[in-house]
Amino acid sequence: MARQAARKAERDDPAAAGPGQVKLGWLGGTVGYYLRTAQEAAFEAFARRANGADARPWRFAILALIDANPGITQGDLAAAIRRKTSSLTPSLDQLVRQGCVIRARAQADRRAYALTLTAKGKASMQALLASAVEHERDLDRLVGRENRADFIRILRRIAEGLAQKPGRPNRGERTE
Amino acid sequence: MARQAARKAERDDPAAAGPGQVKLGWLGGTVGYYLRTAQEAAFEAFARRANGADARPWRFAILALIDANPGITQGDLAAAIRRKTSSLTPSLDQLVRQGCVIRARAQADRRAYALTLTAKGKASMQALLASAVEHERDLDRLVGRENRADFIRILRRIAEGLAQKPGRPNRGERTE
DNA sequence: TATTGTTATACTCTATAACTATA
DNA sequence: TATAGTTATAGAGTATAACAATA
Repeated sequence: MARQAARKAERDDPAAAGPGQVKLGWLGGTVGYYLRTAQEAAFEAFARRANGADARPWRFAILALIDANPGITQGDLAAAIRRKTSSLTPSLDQLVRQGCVIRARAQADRRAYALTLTAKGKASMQALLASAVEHERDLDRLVGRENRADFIRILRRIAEGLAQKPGRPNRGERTE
Repeated sequence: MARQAARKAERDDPAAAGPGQVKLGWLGGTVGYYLRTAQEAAFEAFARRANGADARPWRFAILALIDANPGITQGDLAAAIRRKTSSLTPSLDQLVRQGCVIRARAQADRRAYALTLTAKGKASMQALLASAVEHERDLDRLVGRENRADFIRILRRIAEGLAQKPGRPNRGERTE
């Protein structure tokens, strides 16, 4: 019975063990499939880790990026996490409402907002950072210390190499 | 003007170049951040590649998995892509409606469905496979042939190592 | 005219819970 | 009672388009 319950959980819970007996076929030799499953697993693991702190998807990244770039505009912040500004607005609204972020008109361009963290925002970031550090330690253990730098380098190459090139062709650089 | 438009596109389009001048700070040394951005870039690149074929998120994986495991049940299929069966139902409904997949009651357990591909389903899979092969070639180029096997191995370790262990503690690690 | 950001709106994906049919 | 799968429903997260304010 406990046995059966465990089997059910293993089958039914998508966060569970994984494919098991299922043959992955061509997919199993693929970077794409594992890139996705690894990312999802890592993402969920971080959310579990940060349980208690509010760990919504990009919250930590947003706080960390504002911290690293005080006065950053919403457009630049959106670009850094590859989202539209309109997608960012609700998250920032929440952060402002919570007193974590200050939205001040940029002096140079009064259409733009300059974002900065409040003390509370820094504290919230620190709390998430603690989870993130542990999470990275987990990842390190799995990646292997000696592979870490190479692994990150490859991920960066993928992110940059496959990014949608807006309009312009792929490397000849002539902007037509 | 073309210049300004390009700058706007680069700022506004989340699929564009990337952070640019933005300092990533701690995030920039992190596996997590690049794992996510790389996965998203790869995912979007595949969708672009398969443009024309219906490349909705897991469609190719679903078809490929049914092909590799004829008669697979919906529960096992859901587990392989780490989703709930209820999340899979709409996709399968569509595939059945399109005449790509046959849902037949399993003889062993008449509650379950045994899934198989029709000729049309195989054809649809082949079309997506062509895009997937090209896509993997792109990834190979970025990953580097000599790194590919290690890279996949690491991704697998992450996916398996960080998967939610249902109930039971983490392999002897005290749950504190 | 172009650009920054907001608002309104819609869409996709996923999960939870209640349910049916079978075991 | 337990399990396979469906249905109804709700909630994230994101995008597009129209808009206001500023450049």
